[in-house]
Order: sequence, then C-alpha cells, then structure tokens
Amino acid sequence: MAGSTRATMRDVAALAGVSTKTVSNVVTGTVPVNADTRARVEQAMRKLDFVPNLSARSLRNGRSGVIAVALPYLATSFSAELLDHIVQAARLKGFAVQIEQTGSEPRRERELLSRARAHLIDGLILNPIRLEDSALTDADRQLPVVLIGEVEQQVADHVGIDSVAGAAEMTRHVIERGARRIAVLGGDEQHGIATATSRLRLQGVRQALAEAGLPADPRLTANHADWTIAGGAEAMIELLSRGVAFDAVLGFTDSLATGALHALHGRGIRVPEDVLVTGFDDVELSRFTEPALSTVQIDRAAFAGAAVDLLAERIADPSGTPRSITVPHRLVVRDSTRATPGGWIPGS
Amino acid sequence: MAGSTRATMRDVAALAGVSTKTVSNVVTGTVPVNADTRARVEQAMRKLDFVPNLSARSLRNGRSGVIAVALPYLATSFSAELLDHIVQAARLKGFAVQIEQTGSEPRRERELLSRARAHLIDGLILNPIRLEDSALTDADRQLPVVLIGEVEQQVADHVGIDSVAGAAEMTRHVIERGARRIAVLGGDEQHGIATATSRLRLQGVRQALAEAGLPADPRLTANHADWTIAGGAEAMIELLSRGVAFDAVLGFTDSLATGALHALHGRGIRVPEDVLVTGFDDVELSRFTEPALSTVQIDRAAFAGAAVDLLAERIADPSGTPRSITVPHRLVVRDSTRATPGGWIPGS
DNA sequence: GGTGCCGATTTCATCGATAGAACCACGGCG
DNA sequence: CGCCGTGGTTCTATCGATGAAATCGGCACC
Repeated sequence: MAGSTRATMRDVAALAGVSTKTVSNVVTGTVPVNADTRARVEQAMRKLDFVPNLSARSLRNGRSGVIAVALPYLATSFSAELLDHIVQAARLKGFAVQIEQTGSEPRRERELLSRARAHLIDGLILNPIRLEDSALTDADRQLPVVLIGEVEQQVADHVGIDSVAGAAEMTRHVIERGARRIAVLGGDEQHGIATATSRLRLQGVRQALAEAGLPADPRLTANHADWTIAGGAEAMIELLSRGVAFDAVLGFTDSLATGALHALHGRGIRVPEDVLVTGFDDVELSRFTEPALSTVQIDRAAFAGAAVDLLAERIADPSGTPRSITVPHRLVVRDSTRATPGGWIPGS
Repeated sequence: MAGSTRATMRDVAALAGVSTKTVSNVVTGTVPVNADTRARVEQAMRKLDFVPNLSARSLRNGRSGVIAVALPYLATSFSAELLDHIVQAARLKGFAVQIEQTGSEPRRERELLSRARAHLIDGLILNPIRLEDSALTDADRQLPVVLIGEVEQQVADHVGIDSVAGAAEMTRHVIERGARRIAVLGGDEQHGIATATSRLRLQGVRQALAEAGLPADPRLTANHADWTIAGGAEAMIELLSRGVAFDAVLGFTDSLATGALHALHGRGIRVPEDVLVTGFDDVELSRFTEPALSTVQIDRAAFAGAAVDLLAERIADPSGTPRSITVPHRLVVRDSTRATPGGWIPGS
C-alpha cells in the first residue's frame, strides 16, 4: 500500500500521533519508549512501509555504514574469495561493502584514499600494490584505512601474512623433495617495478636457497604484470624459452601456478615427475588442478575478519597507533610436489 | 594543510568571500559563474582540500550515485569476472558499486529489493536464483531493478542470454562428436527446487536430445546445491556411483565442469577419449584446464555493460515498460570435446 | 534621467533524521 | 504545600548541499 513516494518519519509520526523524535527513538532504540507508544509507532511504520532514509541519517551523524574495499583486480579467484569473506564479516558488523578496482595504478590508489571520504564511506580496506607508503602518512589519514597484503612500512592498520616465511617454507619443502634448480614465477628482478608481495616472497625464496647453499639464478625468475592464469602461462613459456634447466617452479599465487601447469603440460613436461610446481594462497581451484597444487594456505576468513574488525575499531576510534595483525599460514602439500623431480633440461 | 575536520562549503565560501550557493554553483557547474569568482572559489577549495559531502548532496537531490549488485555467490569465477566488468561499466557512468551476497536465499533476495532503497542506493542489479517473480511485481518496484541471468517472467528490466539455445547447441555439438549417453551436471529433476538457470539449460539439452531421437535418462542428471568446483566434483562422483554408463558430461557452469574433470581424472577416466566434458560461461580458467574446456561463451563485458546501461536509464526514468536484452553467446570448442568418446561403462 | 533588463550572486527554505534541551504529569518527601 | 526526581515526550536546531526566488549592480535604450 506504499504511495508513489516513500514515507518519511514525519508521516509515521503523524499517523501514530506522536512526534518525529519518538519515532526516531523507536527506530534507533537508544532511549526507552513506552510500550504501547512503541506499538503504535511500529504499526504506523508497517502500515506506511516506512524505511529510514540513510542519506539523511548519514548526513546527520556522519556515518554511512558503508566501507569500501579496493583491490587491484576483482576477477582473480583470490580477490573473489577474499571479497566473499569480507562481505560476510562486514555484514556481521552492520556494514555494507562498496568495491573499487585500482588496477594497481598508484594514481587510482591515492585518489581513493583522498576522494573516497566523499563517497559516503566510513572506511577503506585497501590492498596497495604500487602505492608508496608515503602517500599514507599525512593528510589523507582522515579516512580510516586498513591495509591488507604486503606493506613494508607501518603507517596504518594492517593485516597480512608472513610472506617471507611462507615463501621460505615452500622453498625448503621443494628442496627436501630434491629440487635443486628452482624457478620462480611472479618474482621480479627489476626492483623498481616489483610489488611488495613480489619482493617479500622472492626474499623468502632467496633466504631458503641460501640456507641450503643453493645458488639463486636470476635467469630462473620470470614475471608477468598480470598475476592471472594467463599471465602465469605466459611467464612459464618465457621461462622455458630461456633454455635454462630447472626442476621446480614456485608460483607466487595459485593463479600463476595454474597457468604454469598448463604451459608445462602443453610441452609434455610432467608434474611432479619432471618438475614440481607450487602456488600461494590456496584458492578453491588449487585442490582441483591436475595435479592438485601444493600451496601456502591463508585462512581467508580470519584474514577478512581481522581486516573488518580492525577497520570497525578504527572507525569507532580514529586515534591511536596503527596496529598490525599477521594471520598464520600453513603449508599444504598436494600432488604437485609428491615426487622427486627428474628435472627439465632444455631441448628435451 | 587540512584541519582535523573536513572542510565544508561554508568554509570555502568564507575563505573566498562568497556565499555557499556560489560555491555550489562552481562545484556543480549548472549555473554560469564569473571567471574570477570561480577562480577564487577554486583556489579556496584547493587550499582547504574541500570535498563535497555526498551524504548531504544525496539527501538533497535524492540520488546517491551508488548502485548495488546482488549475486548469489561472490566467490565463483563467473561472479568475479562479471563483477569486474560491472564495476568498470558503472564507473564510466559515474556510479560506485556496492555488493551484496544473497546466498541464493529468497528471503535475502526479497529483503534487498525492499530494504535496499534505504541503503543509499539508486538501483539494483540482481541475479535472482530462487526469487519467485511475483515478488517483483508490485510495491517493491519503487527501486529501479535490473535482473540478470535467467528470469522466466517479464516483470522488470532484464539482461540474459538464451540459455535454452546455448545448452541445445552444446548438446548438438557433443552428439555430433558421437556422444549418445549424455549426462548433465547442474540439472535438477525435482522441479520444485530447481533454479531457473537449471531448468532452462536442462530444457535446451532435452530439446536437442529429442531432435536427435535420443532418450533422456533421468539417472544421468546430477546436481549439487553449490555450483562450485567442489560441487561439480561431488555431483560427478555421485553420478559415477549410480553405475549408469555415459559418454559425455555437460556441466551447466565451467566451475561444475572443472570439478567434473577432476573427479573423472581421479577415476582414471580420460577426457575426451572416454568421455566428453563441456562447461558454460567461458571463465578465464576454462582455457587452462586439463584438457581445456569446450564451453558456451558469454560476452561478459557486453553483458555487464547492458545491465548497467539499462539500470542507468531506468534510474533516469523510472516509468516505462520493462525491456529485455539478450546477449549473444557462442560455442567455443576446445580439447575437452576433440574426440569421439569411447564411453564410460560401470565397473570398467 | 528613468525604466527595463540581464546576468551574477545571495537569501531562504528544504531534503529526512537525530541529539539535546525543554517540558510535562505524577508521586514522594521535607 | 511546594520542590524534585523520573520516565517519557515534544520542540528546535542542525548536519551540508542545493533549487527557487529575491536581490543587486551595471548597461542600454527611449
């Protein structure tokens, strides 16, 4: 029975024969309201199909109840699964979620930080890829921000994992399996353009190689700007074209590793008999690739929950020093590393 | 040099020595403003780092510039890739995107339709899974809505593909390849609980089977509530456990098909030599599975663009009769159907 | 010189909800 | 007999931006 225009609190108040403040009290529940007054008001609300106007509310009390999540790419499995958990965690805290795609352009990342506060947003969960930390230090900090992923400085609240340790563990694992010439997909030798994720995971690999007394051959590191499956396949093909022998491939994400599996399979290189392959993230797919991927599992629910919690707290109290939460990770061994690799030799 | 609280139009006006309305005029650009007045105002805005408060604006003129997208699952590749395109299309039109996850619960779908208008939202793109069309007919239509995916009635703007035709084409394709006993993953015999997508694609399959004079064996139809990779694997295993011979498996999404590939591989059943496998959607992954999946490609950019365009138009003009856009699809043949299948026989 | 007009700018009310203070009826207590 | 706290309610100002209508300072024309 809703009219053409939606009902306002004034209408409800008129119908129930009370003031708008009383209606407000019923709605917000912050102040006790006489039982039958409340009943009258509630009945009126129902009858008019009243829904409070959140624009007005948010104007009045400066909160919109919406947080934004900005990720470099929305289309990857990792993003999608993370988003899923963030939305669920946010819902529990009463937040709606707005999404932004940065395409890992620093300009866009910075823009979000400064402009976003206009966008009816209470806070931002940002996965910075190429944003220099400096951009976060000063004025822009008006908007509550939680950074997720790899961040090298401690300038804002942060949730991440120990990428160095994760990559090192995985490297040790393949070394234990007998790998000696270990290739890396997603690592970037040119430090200038490398993302923090890339740098840290590469650092972990190097560390484990050093421990084992193995050399780090820069010719065994390949990357592709897009950390997608296609990007992984291309990087793998490039690596193969270099004609340098290897017996394991560490993908810095499961998507990269999946692409690598495809490229290797296309060349008739067997996994894990010839070459071991590993991923990072443990997305749903990695249990179902051929062979299933060994990977570094991140508890995404915990990760997302921590990010949302931190942000909610920061919104409630914008002051205070930045905190950092490191979510535990776990090595998951599957078929892609269940062998001692014979190794791939150029020309074979 | 921004203060602790963000600057308002009043502050800018004071600094520039004009009225707030003039600042507003400069910001919106709807009314001509004297060149040097404008310059003064712009300088003041820059100095104060002024950003208009969208809550206030949206209260005033009833538009928030935000649209919502509600999908059953956010974590599937299809959702993620679609979301990616929707966000991009929305950005071109100046809209931000809020996401909601319905978990395909009708309650939640309906709730979004009625409550969403409170949520600072100008319109909604909804992928209804179990919502009876009736829920859309009346009062709730106050919120501009575009339905995407399969909808059986024509009660709101709609963007979809011809699922019946797509499924029929795919079925004909495997029949041409020599398949005779064709299994279906995602089809549901119990009509009551089937989703529209399931019903329509099944209908397409049946139609093509009938054309070819092949029987439709209900024992060759399996489903799992989650149309995920894991769901596909489980459904495939159930199908195998029934002990009914088949020589092709039509997955109603690429995720289901990917799960099926995994399960088949686990049993040592070869694709496509023993059994053909096909998907639907053409997500990025399907080019990289082992073997690569034949599938029904949907132009997701066009799909998303059409949905956003339709919604933008509906927001601009809420009256008018519902329109429906059918995005073309295309059969993509890859290795998973590049053979004449020998067939799987129980016990082998 | 007065009138009319024009474009630029200001004044004022308003969008809908909410916090704070004022207010009211009532019974208890000094 | 009057003051006071109590629980509930109403009154009023306010959040920040914007459209409508009023205002103002020229400028042109008769």
